[in-house]
Amino acid sequence: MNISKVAKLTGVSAKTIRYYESIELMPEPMRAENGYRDYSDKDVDILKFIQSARKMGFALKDVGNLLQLWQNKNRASRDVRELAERHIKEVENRIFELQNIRDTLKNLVECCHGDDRPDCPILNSFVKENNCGCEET
Amino acid sequence: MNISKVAKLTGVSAKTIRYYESIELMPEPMRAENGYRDYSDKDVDILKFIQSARKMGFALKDVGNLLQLWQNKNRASRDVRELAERHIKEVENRIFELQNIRDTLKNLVECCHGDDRPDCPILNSFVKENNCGCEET
DNA sequence: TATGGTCCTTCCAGTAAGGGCAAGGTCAAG
DNA sequence: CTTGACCTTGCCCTTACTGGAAGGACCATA
Repeated sequence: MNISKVAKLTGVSAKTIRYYESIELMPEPMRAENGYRDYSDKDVDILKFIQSARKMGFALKDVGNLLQLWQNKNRASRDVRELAERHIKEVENRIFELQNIRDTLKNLVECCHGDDRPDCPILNSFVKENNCGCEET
Repeated sequence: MNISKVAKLTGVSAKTIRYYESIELMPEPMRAENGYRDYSDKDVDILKFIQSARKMGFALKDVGNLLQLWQNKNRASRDVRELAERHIKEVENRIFELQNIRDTLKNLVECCHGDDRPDCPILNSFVKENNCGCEET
């Protein structure tokens, strides 16, 4: 199977597949006589695994660890779970930060006339200590 | 005012201040006789503005636009508001994605024994079509 | 057989937003 | 006079890729 077929099967671009190989996340595939990469079904499974883990927001470093665990039949599910739990915490922290940003910006946008006039509580908020310039004007 | 003082005043590291200057986000400050950067109060205000906008999650490119608007006394608050609204949408999309990830992972973690045994629905989910391996085992 | 178009290969460079480190100049204190 | 704490520039490292150039390979058609 050549690289573009694998790309279609997995949804990972050829460029990215080569990149994963270069950082040794993927094993090196066989080579056809013409030098083209020649992938097996197992390679495709590995790539699908990587892609799934990426979609769950795991960093490539974590994906590498998950891949190790996946291929180690003596793994402890505890290790996988701990990795996932750490990741969940990071995701939740990020959600929290983004929600704060969203709430603050929504307040500011509501206060902003949004017309031809220059006065703008959004810009004001970047200068002053308080977060929302609503009470003035 | 030398760079480390400005760094303390604004919470932006000296390194980052120089970086902002290099990408022309900040104007070049005066130089003292010894070649050291010498910042004015206005420079500090600009940096504080940048820092505030960064804390709201705006990309440096957007921060540049906001800075232009801030310094243009003939600006229309509409332009600022539109920029902010676009950003809010991006933030909300990101929140949504992260919530999906969190929910999926939480389900998987709940299903995982998390002990010495290798069987793990989290890993399974990365291989199979369904998102949660809960129903099996 | 020439030609064109589409694949494949490698390597180089760039992105965002800085961090780290090195080599060298400066300054103030003891 | 020396030590430590600043400052300067410059270059590489990070994450997770993407784009492009230059050069082979393969296939169909005129």
